Amino acid sequence: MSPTRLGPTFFARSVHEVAPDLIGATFMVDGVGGRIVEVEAYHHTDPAAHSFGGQTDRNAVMFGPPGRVYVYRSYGIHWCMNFVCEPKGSASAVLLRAIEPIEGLARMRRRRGLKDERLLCSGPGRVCEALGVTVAHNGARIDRPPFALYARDGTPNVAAGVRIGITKAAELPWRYGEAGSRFLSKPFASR
DNA sequence: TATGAGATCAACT
DNA sequence: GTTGATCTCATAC
Repeated sequence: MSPTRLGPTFFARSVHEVAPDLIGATFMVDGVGGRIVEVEAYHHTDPAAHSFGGQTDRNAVMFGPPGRVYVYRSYGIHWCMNFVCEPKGSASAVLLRAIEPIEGLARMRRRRGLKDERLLCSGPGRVCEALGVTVAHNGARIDRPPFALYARDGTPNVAAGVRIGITKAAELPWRYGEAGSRFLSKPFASR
């Protein structure tokens, strides 16, 4: 049987429902990808969100319909990708931070210039490099080629923690991931 | 293992 | 002119 394909309906909910639900889902770009193990939620009322200060040329996609891809340049070097959530105009999104590489390992290694499977996609900039995502994909639909997103099978152990690399609203526990995965950009604090 | 600098661009002050 | 949703490499313990 074929797995459920996720599209705009899945994303037309609160980022805080979508983000944990994405853990364990399978994300593919042109046949290359794997299992999502780490994301972060950015809500439009959140000072750390790009949309917090209102719409600009860069963040315009965040203000559009859910189920689209928002790509931006980070630190002048890397690309980072988000999935737009909630009804159009709410300008909230989920940042894709890490996946467990499953399909297209050879292409990921070539793009990244690395052998270590663990470092291929363990961070937002790394994911984009490994999957070949650039600003050319900004605004694209998640449910149309080259993208494909499939609902998870089973129930992963989802952990939450504080987000990484931000200074505003740094205390909000809006980072979600699969507890214990080897492919996280950083482990979750255990209790 | 841990810390620090450099790369490089767009938004913002 | 400064900062940032980052990553890599170099140098120091």
